[in-house]
Amino acid sequence: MQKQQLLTKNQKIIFDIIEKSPEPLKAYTILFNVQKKGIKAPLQVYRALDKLVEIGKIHKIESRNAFIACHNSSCQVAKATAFSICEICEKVTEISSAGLSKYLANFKDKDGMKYSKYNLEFFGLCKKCR
Amino acid sequence: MQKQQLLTKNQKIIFDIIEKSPEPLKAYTILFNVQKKGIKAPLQVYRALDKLVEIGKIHKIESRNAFIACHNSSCQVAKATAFSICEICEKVTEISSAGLSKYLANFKDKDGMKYSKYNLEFFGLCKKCR
DNA sequence: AGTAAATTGTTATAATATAACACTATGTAA
DNA sequence: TTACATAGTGTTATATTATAACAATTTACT
Ligand SMILES: [Zn+2]
Ligand SMILES: [Zn+2]
Ligand SMILES: [Zn+2]
Ligand SMILES: [Zn+2]
Repeated sequence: MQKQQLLTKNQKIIFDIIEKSPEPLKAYTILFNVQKKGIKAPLQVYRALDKLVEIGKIHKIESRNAFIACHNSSCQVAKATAFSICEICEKVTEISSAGLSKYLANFKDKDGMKYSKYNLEFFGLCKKCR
Repeated sequence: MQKQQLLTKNQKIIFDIIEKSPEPLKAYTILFNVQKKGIKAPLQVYRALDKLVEIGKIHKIESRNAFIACHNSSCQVAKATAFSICEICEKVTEISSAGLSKYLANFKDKDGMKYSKYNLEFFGLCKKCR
């Protein structure tokens, strides 16, 4: 499984902080929190983020410019992602639904074209916020 | 139909340029192109964009930070959007599929929660780029 | 050891987006 | 008509997000 590939020092530092966070983290929040570990510049963060996204260990929540660790072993290396986002408390949850992924993976547009890669973000209110 | 609501001067200027564009436009590209019409500051553009998104005349392509006019009369005021994006030529097309919207509008997560609002972006290669 | 590929460190800068405040236009209702 | 509320505008400054460019270092593989 590709996700167990070794991470470099910076990648590990960045990944750890994202994985421990209960909420999506923004790049500069991460930067602020890892400066004591010797990571000083935005680029060091962004490069690690890019790589972590590429190998599917984290995902970018596009509508929030924030990053969340993948907790879904069936994620096909960041190629097919779905999230629910609470518009009040900003809680983000990765959706892992076989039905949904199957439906989207098989979806064909008007020209009969299929897309293997997608990102879906649902918005609403979480249980607590209703 | 909400979409026919009157636009203000700035909103009209911004909308016109987006509607005429064959490709999604970025905020500062828009700014550059409307400076001859008296719009001088980013905020004037962003405020118009916000409003136009809110009333569903345009959509934001989150993964590209760009804006496209809505050509889909069934769009429920920007609440449920789907796009296909070519990763080579960056062509973006709004998907209007009754089946897809129905599936997503009725989708329930593990907690039985339904979401009335979503944004879906498919990635792949368009016909020309394959 | 030799070499290519990936990663790092660093400085500077580009691109995207919002805060704050004073002012103006528009619609609605007394 | 005047008063009021709401939405939109113009402006300056600033915040936030992300990348360019280049030299140095590490890593994996022959
Ligand atoms: Zn995942
Ligand atoms: Zn919530
Ligand atoms: Zn639309
Ligand atoms: Zn293409």
